Formats: sequence, C-alpha cells, structure tokens
Amino acid sequence: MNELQALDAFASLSQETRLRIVRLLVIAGPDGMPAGAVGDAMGASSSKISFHLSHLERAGLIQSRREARSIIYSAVYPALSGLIEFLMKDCCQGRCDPAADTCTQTCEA
Amino acid sequence: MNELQALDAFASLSQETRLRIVRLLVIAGPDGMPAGAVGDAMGASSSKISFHLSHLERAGLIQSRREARSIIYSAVYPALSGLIEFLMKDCCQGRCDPAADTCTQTCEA
DNA sequence: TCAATATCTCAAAAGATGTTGAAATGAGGA
DNA sequence: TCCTCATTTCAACATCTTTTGAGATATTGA
Repeated sequence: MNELQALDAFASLSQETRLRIVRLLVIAGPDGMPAGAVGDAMGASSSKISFHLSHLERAGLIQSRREARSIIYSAVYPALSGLIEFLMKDCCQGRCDPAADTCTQTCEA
Repeated sequence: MNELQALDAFASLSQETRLRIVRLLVIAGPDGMPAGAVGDAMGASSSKISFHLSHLERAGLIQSRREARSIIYSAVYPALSGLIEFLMKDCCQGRCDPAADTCTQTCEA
C-alpha cells in the first residue's frame, strides 16, 4: 500500500453511495453479489451504480467476475484492512506495536 | 462512529496534504506538533495548512491545544482505528471475528 | 438470428472542493 | 502600549467529481 493507492482508496470511501456499496459487499461476504442486486439495494440507476462500482474496483477495494449474464462484485478484504495499517505505520516513531493492536492504548497513555 | 462521521473522515484522508499531515502526526505521537512545524514539513503556505488542519479537526481525526503562541495538533488515535471497525462491521454476516482480526483470513478462505 | 436481460460508456450539466494572496485575530515580550 | 510572531479567515478563482439520460455492448435462450 503506497500513498497513491491509499489516497485513491480513501477517495473511494468518501462518497455515500460507494461507502454503502463497500459495507454491503463486506457483509455479503466473499461470494459477493451481482451489480443489479447492488443497484436494487441502493435504489440507484444502473449508470450511477456502474460508475461507483468501477471507481471502487479501480481503487482495488472490490473485485468482479462474470457469471452468466451478471457481473458479481465482492470486497477485497486485505485492501480494506491495509488502509489502517498504512495510517498507523511508524505510529509514535515505532515506540508502540500496531501489529499487536496495542498502538492506540500506548499512544493514548 | 456513524456513516456521516465515516464519510467525513474518509473525505479528510482522501487529500494528499491532509493524508500526509495525519501520517506526520501519527508518527509524532500524542505530544503532537505546532501548526507551523506541520507547515514547514509540508512546504505549504500557512493558509493552506490552516485550511487542512481545520478540515481534519472538524472530522475528529486530529485535535488541537494552545501552548503559548503556538497551536499544537495531535492525532486522535481511536478515530483512526474506528474507521476500519466501521468498514468491517458485520463482515460476512457476522460469521467471522473482526475483533480477533481473523476476519480477513476467514473471508478470504 | 432475434429478442430479452444485464451492465457499461459517454458527454453535458450541476455540484463540491482546493488554492491563492491579502487582511484579520490573538498571544507574548520589550 | 506597541511590535512581532503564529495562526486563521475570507472571497475569488480554478479544478475535480458526481449525476443524468441516451445509447452501446455482451450474454443467453428461443
């Protein structure tokens, strides 16, 4: 995860429809769901959903596969969890341990 | 952490200067650093830095305190780590365990 | 091959965000 | 009090992003 990827990922998540799509796909699990079902859940036009799904896929937060007539989208979990690692990298000049998730407590103290 | 707070936080982190400020303050640790020092590190004008610091503070990702003539900014660690929790909440319909950080592996499998 | 379904692409308009430089504020020291 | 340093505010401008609606593309089954 470099700075450009992180910027792209955060920009993707800063839009209401896209944030909802990601949460929907995180909840849906690895099997994902078709673009049309995402659109129905959002109550948005197909072009709008397509625009946002493309945005998220370009940013690497979701992935797609074709299955018959449908295109199935699913969350890319490592990309999501990688974001907080990028943010917390070198936290407190390395005096705390982000891997053990003690970073927050250590830094807060 | 609700949806509006998350959207605001992600929007804050989707801008190059602001992402760099947050990373700088995360590395600086709980003592933080003065606005001027942040500006020097970024090589940006004072009005630009002030604009972005305000943005980040309004979003709850950093906090400030006055110390003599300087205003010292520091990272709000729980707000940062809360973002990934918001994203991963109800992951795989609750079939995996985000608290134990096994979510990624479980969902990937 | 034709019709139906699912999704994507495109350009124009509308809306949101970031940058700039000058001026204002607020705190501390002479 | 007056001057200086540190930071914020403001308005105008430039840039980027999102929405809309129409049309294009791809896949399947009859």
